[in-house]
Amino acid sequence: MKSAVSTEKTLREGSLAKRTAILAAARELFVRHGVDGVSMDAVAARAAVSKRTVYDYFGDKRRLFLAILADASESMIASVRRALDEHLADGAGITTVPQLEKALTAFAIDLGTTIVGSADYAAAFALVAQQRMQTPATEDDVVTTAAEEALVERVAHFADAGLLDTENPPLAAAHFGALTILLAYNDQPDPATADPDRVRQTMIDGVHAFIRAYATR
Amino acid sequence: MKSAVSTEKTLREGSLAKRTAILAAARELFVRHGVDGVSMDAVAARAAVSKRTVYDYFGDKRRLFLAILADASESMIASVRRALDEHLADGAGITTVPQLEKALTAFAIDLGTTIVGSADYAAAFALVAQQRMQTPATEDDVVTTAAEEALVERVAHFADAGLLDTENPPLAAAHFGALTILLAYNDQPDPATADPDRVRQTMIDGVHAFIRAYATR
DNA sequence: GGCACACTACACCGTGCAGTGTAGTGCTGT
DNA sequence: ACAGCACTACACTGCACGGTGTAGTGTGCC
Repeated sequence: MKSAVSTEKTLREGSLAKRTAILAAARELFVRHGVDGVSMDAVAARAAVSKRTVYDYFGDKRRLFLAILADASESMIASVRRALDEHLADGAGITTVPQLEKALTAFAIDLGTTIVGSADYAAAFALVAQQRMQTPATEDDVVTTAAEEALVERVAHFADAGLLDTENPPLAAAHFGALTILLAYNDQPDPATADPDRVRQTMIDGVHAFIRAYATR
Repeated sequence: MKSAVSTEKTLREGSLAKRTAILAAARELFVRHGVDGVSMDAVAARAAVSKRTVYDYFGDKRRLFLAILADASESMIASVRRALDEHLADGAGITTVPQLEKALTAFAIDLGTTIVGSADYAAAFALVAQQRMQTPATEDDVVTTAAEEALVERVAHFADAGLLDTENPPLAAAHFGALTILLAYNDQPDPATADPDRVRQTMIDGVHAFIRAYATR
C-alpha cells in the first residue's frame, strides 16, 4: 500500500533547522570518534532531538552517513568553483607568469583555508578515508573528480594562453593538487589542529614549485 | 602477585608462524572491513587458530591492531632505506641531472610498486587513515617522518653536489613525496585495485615534474 | 609414567547498540 | 472542539561482539 518505490521508506521532510542540526551533530561526532564509535543516541542527544526523530528523518545510520557526505560534497564543489571563479577567471587579466603565480597562490590559499581549515569539508575527507574500503566507492570520488575537472579546464586555458608549458593538462592539474591541497591535507589531517599559517606556507611553496615545473620559460 | 610491571599482562611469546598468521589475517580483514567491522572470531578463524590463542598472543583487539601497525611500519622503513641505498647511494656515480632523474625515477618506481602495490604497507596507510582521529597519533607519523628524513638527507646531498637547486631540502623532499608516493596512493588507495602500470606512470611523471621544478638549470 | 606447556573447542557473560513501537504532548488549521 | 501532524520520552527486542574461564588434547622432555 505504501508504494515504496525505491529504498525509501516513508522518510519525513521535517524542518530544515532540525535536519541541519542532526547533520552537524552527526558529522562532528563521526569525525571525532569514527562512525562506528558513535551511537545514534549520542547523535540525537547532541542534536537536541529525539532519537526517533533522527530515524524518521534519515532512516538508518548508513543513510545518515551518506547524507553527511552528500552535504559536504555539495558545498565543497561549490567552494572550489567559487574560488576558481574568484581568482582564475578569464576576465582576471592574467597575462604573465608572475601574475599567474600570484593568482594561483591566492586561489590555493583560499581553497586551503576553506577546505583544510574549516571542518565541514575536511570532515568529508576524513570520513571517506575511514570508510574507503568498507563503502563501495562513495561519491567522494565524484566530487574530487568534478573539482579536478574544473581545475583542468583552467590549466588547459593557461596552457593555450602560453603561460603554462604542458601537453597534459590533467597531469599538470593533478600535480598542482598534489603540491598544494594534498600536501596540506596530509600534513594536518586533524581539522582541530589545522594551523592556517602552516597551510598558507604550504600553499605558497607548493604553487612556487608548480610554477617552476610548469611555467613557460 | 603477577608483578605486572607495565601494561603487559603475561602475554605469550608463541611460535613465529602462528604470530605472523594472526597478524596477516587481522591485517587483511581490518583493511577490507575496517577494524570495527571485524570480529576477533573472524580473525581467529582466518588465521586458523583458536580465538583464545589470539588473546593469549596479543591481549586484546587494540594491541593486535597496534602490533599490525608496528609490523608494517618496521618493514616499510626498511623498504625505504633499501630503495634509497639501491638507487641513490653516494657510490652510484650520479653526476648529471639526467642521471639523477633516472635514478630518482627508478627509486620512485621501486618504492611505489613495493609500497603502493603490495598490501602490507598500504595496509598501514589505510588503517592509520581509518583510525586517525580515534587513535591519538599512532606511530605512523614516526615512520613517514623517519622515511622522509632519510630522503631529505639525500636531497640535501644532491643540492650540495650542485644537481638540485633548493635552499630548503625538507621542502623539496616533501614535494618529491607529494608528486610521487602521495599522488600514487591517492589515486588508488585500494590495494586490490592497484594497477602497477598506472603507479609506474605516476612515478615517471612525478619525478619529471620534480626535476623540472628543482633541477639546477 | 608424569609434568609442563601450547593450543583448541566451547560455553558463557556482560554490554552496547541499531532499530522499533507506542503513548503522550503541544501546535495549527478548520 | 477536533483532527492531523511533528515531535519527544521511553521502554523494549534482538543481536553481535569483546573478553574470559575451563576442560580437554597433543607433544616433547625428564
